[in-house]
Amino acid sequence: MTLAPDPPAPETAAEVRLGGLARSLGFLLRIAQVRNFERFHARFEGMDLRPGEFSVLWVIRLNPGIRQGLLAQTLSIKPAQMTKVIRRLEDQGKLVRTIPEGDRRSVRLDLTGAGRAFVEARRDDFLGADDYHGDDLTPEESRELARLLLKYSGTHFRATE
Amino acid sequence: MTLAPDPPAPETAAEVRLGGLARSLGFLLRIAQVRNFERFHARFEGMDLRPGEFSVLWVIRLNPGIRQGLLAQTLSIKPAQMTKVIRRLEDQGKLVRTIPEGDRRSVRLDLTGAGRAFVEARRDDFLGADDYHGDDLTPEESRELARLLLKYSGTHFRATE
DNA sequence: CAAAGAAAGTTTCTGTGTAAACAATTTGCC
DNA sequence: GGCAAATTGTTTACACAGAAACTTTCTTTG
Repeated sequence: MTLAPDPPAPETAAEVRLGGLARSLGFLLRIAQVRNFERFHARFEGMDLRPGEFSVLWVIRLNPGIRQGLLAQTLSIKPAQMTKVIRRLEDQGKLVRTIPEGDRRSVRLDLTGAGRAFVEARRDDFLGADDYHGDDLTPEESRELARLLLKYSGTHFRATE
Repeated sequence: MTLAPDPPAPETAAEVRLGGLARSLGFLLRIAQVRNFERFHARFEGMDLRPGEFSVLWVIRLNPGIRQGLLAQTLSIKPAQMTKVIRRLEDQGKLVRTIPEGDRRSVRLDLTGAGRAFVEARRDDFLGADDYHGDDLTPEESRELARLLLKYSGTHFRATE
């Protein structure tokens, strides 16, 4: 009895076998996010901006006075990390932290004028139809992808106004 | 003329407004990957296994003798990081590095018997139908999500045998 | 009202991942 | 053949993200 011979070692990307991995959602999510980061950096090269920062400013703008912990929970950012992000944005003068009288453990967040201007100036770059994605998806596919990602995440977000 | 009053600050997750962010693929990809990590850790709690390691072993098993750089390119892992992962797996006795005669800059990778057994033992946990995802997607939705993620990534993988 | 426990952030420590410089080898080209 | 340039992988330095312990404030309860 003879064993099946090994296939020849692949020499180019097109020859590599992935088997079931090519259908693994965990793997595909990672690949997709790597691509997204590449596009993000290509687009926002010079601007002093990190991936998470815009989201933070955006949500504060839409929810003035939100507590820091609720913001962290909403964006799936760990509290320890949120502390650093907020401190940095405060140092930049984009937001203000307020300790409310009612509960002096918590922190309320509001944008400054500069913060609002910053968000407004980059709004279309992030969220506009002509965004930085540069993918090949049709608008219908893009919506469907968003729907499936939400369902996969098992997260509910407030119906958008 | 009066300005529109600010909405009340949200106090619970259901009250937070996200606006267009809830449709941003970059944001949704991040959320989905965080959930995926949570499920991964919940499932592989005790086992000594990191997210990227199984994929590396799996691809070497399907492509014996693959060069390290081609493996890195395939999995979108940076060469510097790949060096660490490979060294660790070599120390664990799961794979062997070979410097070929033809090109002594490169490294060829093959699994040991222990490496093959390791992959075989965890294969179904990773790639089986009853995998660790625990999401609410139907099989059709899961396939469609995989298709859209691939298209979003703009990556071609070899047709799976 | 005092003490115990819970809640909200912060700080510290550790690991993972990326980027940039480096060493070794091979290829291309006079 | 020999030097310049490109390729392959490694090392080093650093930024980012997570876990756990800590501080302060609030709530509960005997």
